[in-house]
Amino acid sequence: MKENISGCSVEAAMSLLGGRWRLLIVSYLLDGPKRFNALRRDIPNISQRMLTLDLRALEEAGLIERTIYPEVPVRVEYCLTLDGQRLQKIVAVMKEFGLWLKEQPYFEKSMNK
Amino acid sequence: MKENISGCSVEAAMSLLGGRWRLLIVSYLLDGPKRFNALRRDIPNISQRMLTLDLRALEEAGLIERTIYPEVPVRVEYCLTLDGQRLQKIVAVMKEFGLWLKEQPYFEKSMNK
DNA sequence: CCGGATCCGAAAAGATACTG
DNA sequence: CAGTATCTTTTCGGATCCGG
Repeated sequence: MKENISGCSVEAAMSLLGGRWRLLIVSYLLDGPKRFNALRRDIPNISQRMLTLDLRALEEAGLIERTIYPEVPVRVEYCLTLDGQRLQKIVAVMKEFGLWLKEQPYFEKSMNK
Repeated sequence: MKENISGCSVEAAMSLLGGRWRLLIVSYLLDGPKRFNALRRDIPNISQRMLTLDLRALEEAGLIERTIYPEVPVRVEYCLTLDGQRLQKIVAVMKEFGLWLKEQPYFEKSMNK
């Protein structure tokens, strides 16, 4: 038991989506189903390990679906579930804020460290 | 240089806000200025250390402002800047999602571990 | 090759005792 | 009161290995 998260819904949401990569993964899946390595290319800085872990967490939460096509070589596709598409709005406002943020002098500085 | 964050604005936003507590802190500051220990009470699970660190990061990003009143005992107040109030929309959609999330069977399970 | 799993050192988060 | 210093614990990234 991770204590009383129930107190605040923002905390509940951030516990699931708060990582550095999770919303980013979702944002790329909004375009449609993607394979594991396609996501890796979309997110060059993520490690294989974290991509696996975050995909699993999102899957466990019912936000994305994992489909294995037993071809050779194997193909694994990830896509948003209907529930996962609820995140569209979050991604949209986050993107909007990010665009603004990248214009700020703070951002320039934060890149150099 | 943390590499090419410039590629995606969602990534930029999540680098700043993606932590578990930061948006939560912001959400409480939307109500108005608050003191350090008031925020601690609002967010019972956060450690002193992380509250300090996250407040500093948000301050450095220009989203919140720290004001010291040299009384005895000293009083330190945090409030959102105008820029910080841009986060209102993000908090709102995150809260909405969190409310939904807390209704899901997944959430119940995720609490027990 | 693709999609991982595993192991390890590094970094971040957490607990908490202490201080101006 | 509002932190800092210090120590412990957890998480993360990178390299490597593996089954199909």
